[in-house]
Amino acid sequence: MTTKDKILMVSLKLFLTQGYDNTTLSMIADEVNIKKPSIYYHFKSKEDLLFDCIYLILNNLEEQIAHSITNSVHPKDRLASFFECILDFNANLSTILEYDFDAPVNLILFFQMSANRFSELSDRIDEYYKKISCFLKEIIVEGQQKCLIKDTIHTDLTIIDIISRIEGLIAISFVYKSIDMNSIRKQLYENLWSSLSNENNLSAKKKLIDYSKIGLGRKW
Amino acid sequence: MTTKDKILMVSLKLFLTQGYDNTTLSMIADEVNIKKPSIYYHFKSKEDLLFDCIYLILNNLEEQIAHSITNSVHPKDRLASFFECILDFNANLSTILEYDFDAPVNLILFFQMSANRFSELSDRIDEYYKKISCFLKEIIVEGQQKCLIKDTIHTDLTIIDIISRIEGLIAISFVYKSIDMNSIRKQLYENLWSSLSNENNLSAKKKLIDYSKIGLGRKW
DNA sequence: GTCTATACAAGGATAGAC
DNA sequence: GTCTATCCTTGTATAGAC
Repeated sequence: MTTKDKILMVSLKLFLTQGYDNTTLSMIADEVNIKKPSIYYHFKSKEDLLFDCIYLILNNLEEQIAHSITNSVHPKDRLASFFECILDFNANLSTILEYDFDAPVNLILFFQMSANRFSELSDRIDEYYKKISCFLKEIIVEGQQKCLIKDTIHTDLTIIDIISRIEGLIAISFVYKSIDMNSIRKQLYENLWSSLSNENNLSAKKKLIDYSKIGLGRKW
Repeated sequence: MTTKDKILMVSLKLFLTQGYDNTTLSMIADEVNIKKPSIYYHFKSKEDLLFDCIYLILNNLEEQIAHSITNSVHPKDRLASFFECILDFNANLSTILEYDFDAPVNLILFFQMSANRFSELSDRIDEYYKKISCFLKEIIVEGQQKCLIKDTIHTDLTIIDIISRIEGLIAISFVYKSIDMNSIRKQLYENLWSSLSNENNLSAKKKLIDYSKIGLGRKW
């Protein structure tokens, strides 16, 4: 890994865990094991560094989502892949960065803060949302053509509903460390799917869920 | 309004719209029309100011939620009040603060950033989530007793589902300025209710929704 | 490409007059 | 209770040697 890449990875980690303003170039330099001014050889400013971080992460995320949904065929599986992919990406960011750390990460917080501060980033983030909205639209339309998804749903509204559920989950899991996200997300996805699906609710009821396996934190 | 209150309100507004780190005491002083050192007569530090802002907003929010759900009787209405109350509180914060401004606000972002930075605030925010979880639990249990809500749902999981949907919506509406939240939230609430409700889906289908009235942003 | 040294600005905070 | 003046620290950024 080149120095430039190291700087980028460390910055991303710090921006994500401590926030942009609260991260200083000294902290970055220390963790990369270089001196502060060396950063300026690779990046022209701290802002520049943030921009590159956002581009890096969004490009990767978009790519992974696109890849994950083409791996599945059945609309239900494709939607599940979409759902899982974003949650996984967020949960596994520390290992993705090749800089394992155990601090909780919240992509949404990072995107929102960046979009709110820099209009250039706001545009890029908007683009991301447009892109994932298209993915969802495709899946929904295909599901409707195959009579798996209700015709009565309003597509655009459903898209917002799906995205907001995913983002809400990420936000919540960031605050509630005691929630074992892995054990509940499958069920939450099933709930989502059954609200879209044409399947008879009776058959859904037959699949009895073993709630004893759902290891919610004691807080609840 | 006393000077102390003014400082608190202006700070809250700036923290919410620009972020804590990006807000300086000079900015606050300017907007209150006092000099920077005067702030220190009322608050011992910038951190102190943030803490008071969080307490103020959470106390208010909790009070409003508690009030709104006791105003309704039917579990469906109570849940609707809960849903509406949090969204309204977020949307109307600018007027609540008696300092009208048009910048978008995202309470969740503010809470998460604060909780991530200061453990004392993290505790208070946790308390808030526990409290609203209790409210929801009451409503759900009551709904089940009256046979309005399915017995098959998993209460704790449903609570997370509901909270994350609301928080996700706030997050999304912060990024997508072109979404007309007011026109879609009713429908999103109906979706939520029908996923919990014992009502026959057929009767739900009969209520045809006039989608032409749902003024989604052109972005979608 | 990385370093030392340093400039420059701005932020939080205090002292003490009025 | 509010002000002026000022301190101190830290942050971003640059100049220029190696």
